[in-house]
Amino acid sequence: MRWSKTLIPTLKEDPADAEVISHKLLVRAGFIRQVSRGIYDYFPLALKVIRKIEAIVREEMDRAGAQELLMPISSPAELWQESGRWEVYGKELVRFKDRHERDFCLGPTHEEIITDLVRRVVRSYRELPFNLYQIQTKFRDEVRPRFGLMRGREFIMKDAYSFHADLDDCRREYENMFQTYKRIFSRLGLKFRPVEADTGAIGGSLSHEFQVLAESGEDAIVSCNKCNYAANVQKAEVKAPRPPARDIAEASPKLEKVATPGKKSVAEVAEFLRLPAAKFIKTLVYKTDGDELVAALVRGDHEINELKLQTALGCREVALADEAAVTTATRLVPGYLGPIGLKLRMVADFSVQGMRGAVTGANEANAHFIQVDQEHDFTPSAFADLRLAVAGDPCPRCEPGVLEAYRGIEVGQIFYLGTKYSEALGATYLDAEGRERPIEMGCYGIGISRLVAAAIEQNNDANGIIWPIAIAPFQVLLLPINYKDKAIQKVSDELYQALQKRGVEIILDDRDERPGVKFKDADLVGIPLRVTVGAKGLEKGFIELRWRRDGKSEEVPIDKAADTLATLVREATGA
RNA sequence: CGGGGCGUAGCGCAGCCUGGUAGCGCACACGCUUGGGGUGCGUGUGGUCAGCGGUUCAAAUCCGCUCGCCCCGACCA
Repeated sequence: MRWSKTLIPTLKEDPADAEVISHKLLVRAGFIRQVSRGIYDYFPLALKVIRKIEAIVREEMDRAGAQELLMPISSPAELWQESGRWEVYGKELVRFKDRHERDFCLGPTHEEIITDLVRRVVRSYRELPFNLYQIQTKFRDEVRPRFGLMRGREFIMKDAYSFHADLDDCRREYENMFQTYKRIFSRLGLKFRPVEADTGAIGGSLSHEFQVLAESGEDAIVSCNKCNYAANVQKAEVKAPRPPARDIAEASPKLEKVATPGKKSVAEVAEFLRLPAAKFIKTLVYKTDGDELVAALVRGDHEINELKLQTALGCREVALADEAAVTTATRLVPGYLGPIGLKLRMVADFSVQGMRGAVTGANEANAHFIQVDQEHDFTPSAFADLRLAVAGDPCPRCEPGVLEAYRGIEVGQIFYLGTKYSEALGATYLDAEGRERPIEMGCYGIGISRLVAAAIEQNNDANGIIWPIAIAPFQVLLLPINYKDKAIQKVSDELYQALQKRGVEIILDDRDERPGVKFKDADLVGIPLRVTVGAKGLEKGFIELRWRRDGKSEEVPIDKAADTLATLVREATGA
């Protein structure tokens, strides 16, 4: 490819609307432009990267025994009504009517469509199992799209769905996909980590996310420094601590009420009373999907994990109650709430169990209790794991291990789905005994376009992108210092053709630009290997070869250049 | 949806407070110059000042409404 014939609109300055590095660089280096919020044009270079990622994903999915198909991007409301998600999904699901006033939506994911497909085709256990996947544009009307390709509304995704006669076989495929995903992300050249994940709105009971490690990641993850336990903090378990031992003979200091005028938050009261946050018990009032108000108690220095609270309460949804609801129920504004004398169902985090000398709200304005003794002063209806895991927590799986915290970009997730969709849509098969049974399902996603951003978040420097060679738009950039110079042009053109003949993916910067401009663009666009052809080198019969990643360079005789480069590329791509 | 910010040439920005001929840098075109890290000089092209409405002799500037975009929060396979 010739640079002069390729649309690569590079920019000298960062775009004003970009925040994260991958977004800035993708726009600056001429890969993408925004069309509307969360919706982008993919320019030729970006499409090349996407195609390369897709190719690796296809190869590995096919190798794992999955089959590619393609489903429609729009689907009729009826399928979504059958699964119940037409109501549940909310505004994220973009809906529209056709000319006959029939309801449709754009697919944010395809469980319904594929389950419908399968129920119309599969009759017998003999036809199972199989795994179907597609690579396709999805649309989700995200509340807040952001960070360029990291969280778009329209994005490219590989989604796979597997179908099985029984749970064991589904588990086998889950493991198969787990290993496949590890191969895929390794081949892409990314540092990643599989972590245990919450199953979210999609349902199911077993799930892993594949997280590309990056500071700018939206997800917080923790992992053990001793064993291989790793989890999204949404999911990460916190080991129940042993309640502190106590001397029965020892008399409890007496509960005491103190004035805390105007001090509401833990931080404010802690400063006012000169006590550490860990001595506090936070009382948070939540509203359940059953419209019940419930109090959740966690230690002052901990954050509540609403998913765990849901599990502990056995409900599908919880939301912090608004002030009005709290006031109506307790005659108080939040800030002075406490468990003592509170007339609500209370659940407490394990860490609250047996706390002594604690501080809580006094359930009256401008006052708190100190010297609270949990065992003596109040009894929650249950103790449970309610808080977010943090760095430093003991590992829930091994003894000496301690959790460390990272940030990650979720680029893949695998789920065991069970029979949620097959039962809702009636996707069944006849087993060997002739009994009708719902099909067991798994589902496996990879965010293709998000991977483009994730790769850059992990591979960049002050000058621009540094593509892993496996997904670089080109493997080699040929940079003639002055393409108008006949001698330079001749050597460049011959090398260009020789490399193409050897199967090297190459772009020739044949523009009539100053060398500085070309070097800057070369760094910005991030092609792994740069070959410079200039008058100085030609005099000695050499070209210069330079790696984008570490800046290491060497001089290569012109007549050996094509073979040397082809070999280097082959080695670097592991081919 | 709540809070904050922004919208002026292709890009990045000033001008707005205090109303009076729309500016700067980059990019672009042309000429000369230069040719191993965004050359230098000169000449030039390009603007419904987001849109609609209002105030005024006069609006990029003041007021109202609408739209778009960004950030934080709530939310999220």
